Amino acid sequence: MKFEAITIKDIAKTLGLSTSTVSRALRDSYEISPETKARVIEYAREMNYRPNPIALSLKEKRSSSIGVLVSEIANSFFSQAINGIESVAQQKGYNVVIAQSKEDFNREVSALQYLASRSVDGILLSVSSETSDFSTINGLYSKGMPVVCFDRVVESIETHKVIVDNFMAAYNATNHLIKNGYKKIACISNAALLTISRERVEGYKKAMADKKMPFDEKSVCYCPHGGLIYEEVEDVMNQLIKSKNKPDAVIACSDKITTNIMRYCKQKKVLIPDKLALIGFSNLDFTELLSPSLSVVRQPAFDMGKKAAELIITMIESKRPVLDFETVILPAEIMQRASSEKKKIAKPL
Amino acid sequence: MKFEAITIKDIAKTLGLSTSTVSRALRDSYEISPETKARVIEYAREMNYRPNPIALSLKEKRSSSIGVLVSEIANSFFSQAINGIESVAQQKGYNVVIAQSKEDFNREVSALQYLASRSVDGILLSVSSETSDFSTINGLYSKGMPVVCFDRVVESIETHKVIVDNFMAAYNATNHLIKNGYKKIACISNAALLTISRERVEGYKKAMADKKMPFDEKSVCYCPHGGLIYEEVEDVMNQLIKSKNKPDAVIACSDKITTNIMRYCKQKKVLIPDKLALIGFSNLDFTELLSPSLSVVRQPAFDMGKKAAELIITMIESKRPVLDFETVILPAEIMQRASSEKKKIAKPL
DNA sequence: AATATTTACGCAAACGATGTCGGGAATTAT
DNA sequence: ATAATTCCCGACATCGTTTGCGTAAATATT
Repeated sequence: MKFEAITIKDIAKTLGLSTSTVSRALRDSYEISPETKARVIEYAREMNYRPNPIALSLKEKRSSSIGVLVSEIANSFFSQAINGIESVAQQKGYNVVIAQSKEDFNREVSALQYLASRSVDGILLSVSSETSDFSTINGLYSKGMPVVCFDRVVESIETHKVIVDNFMAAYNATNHLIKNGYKKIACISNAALLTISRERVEGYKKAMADKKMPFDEKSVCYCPHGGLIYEEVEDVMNQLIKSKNKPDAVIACSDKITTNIMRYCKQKKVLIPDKLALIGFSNLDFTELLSPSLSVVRQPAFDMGKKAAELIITMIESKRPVLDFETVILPAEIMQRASSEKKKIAKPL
Repeated sequence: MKFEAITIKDIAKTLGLSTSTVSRALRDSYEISPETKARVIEYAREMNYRPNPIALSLKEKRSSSIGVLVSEIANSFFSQAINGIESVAQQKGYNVVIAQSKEDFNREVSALQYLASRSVDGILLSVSSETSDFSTINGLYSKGMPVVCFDRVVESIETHKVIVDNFMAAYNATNHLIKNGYKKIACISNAALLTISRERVEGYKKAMADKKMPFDEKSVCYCPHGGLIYEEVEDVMNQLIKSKNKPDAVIACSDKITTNIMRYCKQKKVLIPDKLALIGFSNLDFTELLSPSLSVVRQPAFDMGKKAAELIITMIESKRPVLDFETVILPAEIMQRASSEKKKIAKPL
């Protein structure tokens, strides 16, 4: 089964003109007489002619499409970011091709090669939590493929980056827990390799240090798959709960980790916030509807996507090599809800 | 800024061969001597040569990509379905291009034209809630563009369709409410135009009729934007709550309607399930974490995506026009939780 | 030795659209 | 009446790849 669109050749044949004349008529060239133009345009409209973008891509060496590589689209942060990207892309006449790594290094590499070979004009990248070898993206970038990193950036490549102030976000979230009376605060983070993990953990540590809170190296845990797998969150939680330094609050550093902690607590009947307070990074739309309503660090995903898309398009359309790079740092928002409310002091019996 | 990949021409030039020889060597043609083959293959590997898919598309008149048009990717049902689609597509060597209509007719039309002109080899379509004029998709289809509908189907085109047994799902969900002691059950549905709406409403009506429940035409309400806009849900709920035939339970027929009803009830302090029981279509991952835990009708989104992708690929690869169409009907799953638990009989004071 | 066959490669066309060049016809200038 | 200038339009090359056809040289057959 095949779909054959009408071409400029077909028009030329039926109208008894040459392809060049038709092409010029459609592009409203001054070299074509008004009558011929009218004839061509009318017929093209009638036949619903649309230029074949594949032929154009081949000729122009550009596809007017940008590739987006994220870990998973079924993740509210990324789907919101993609919405932002699309809103800009559409307006500027670009197509968006989406690829997922599912936090898998090999899938990421093949997705990157796929996008490059698919001739996207630029790539918006948020690396997988498994990636420590950046040679593929570096290779592409050094050969001239425009790349903009967002959220999870690649430090080894010098380009535009769009991130959230992860340090401050984690610092403030931790502070919020401290202010609400929690003493033994654990931090469950995404894979240690990720920049966002490092920044968030540092924010957490700084807040703890500033407030002179006792700090145990063991209260910082990492989930190599960013909580995508329930079991890794379960393991970490089991370990924390059973440790002698059992925490009374947790800050979770990714969407999936946050919800999986809630799932865990519900399953193991760990009461939130009474037995364990929780604040987590999340871009879910209805965290206030959860039980208990969830305190979150919310990233401006849509705006991040928009900004990243704008930057990649500037890069693509720049005549000369871009040398001056921008790192856009947006603030995250902390929304305080029941899951981290003021600690109730246990009344002496 | 431009990314220039190595071509067969470059290889031919450096190796002192013709492009045809290089092409044939890479495709392991018998016409090329083993030594030449080895030289070419080695050099191509070294230079990380990849055939330009755009040139191939132009020649082969196919792009090895399929277009997916849904209302919104930031909707768990669709993002799960897309995951299913991608899993099949990747395995069969197809690329997936995603487009969103945002429940807007004009955006849908331009997205369809975009996909067609982008030379996708086939389209997976779930129509927007606004669409009543199907001429664009009909036109494309009649010109030979393979189309498979999923979830929200277009009745006027005869092709493969993948749906859920909406009638039974709604019938069972309504029955579940009746069994749990609810008497005045309202049904809040997506746009009346959609097939899924009609089927679901019919299932609801049939269940009510079978159990001889009093039925009021006014207890069926529609949200033209599928609940994407909070206000439309708010309006409908206000109307229901204020009517003299105030319902004691609601069945919600889309993801967004369901969560927006919860949001409404939380805001207006309408206790679920005591004042109003709720069961809704939803593919959220953590409905059990909501407050109260939410009873849902869950569609097998991933499997629907998989099946739809398989069907479109069969259609694309079929040598002769496909005439025998399949309508795959999958069962939905009802998950009973607190939001629709057995009605408490008010104790007389 | 003369002819037939095989081997190994190059040439050129094609996919759809655009842009450069060039040229014939009509009009205007000399 | 001739030269110059417009005006309109067609031929051709190009983008990267594949493929049918042609062919020189090498080998095989008689």
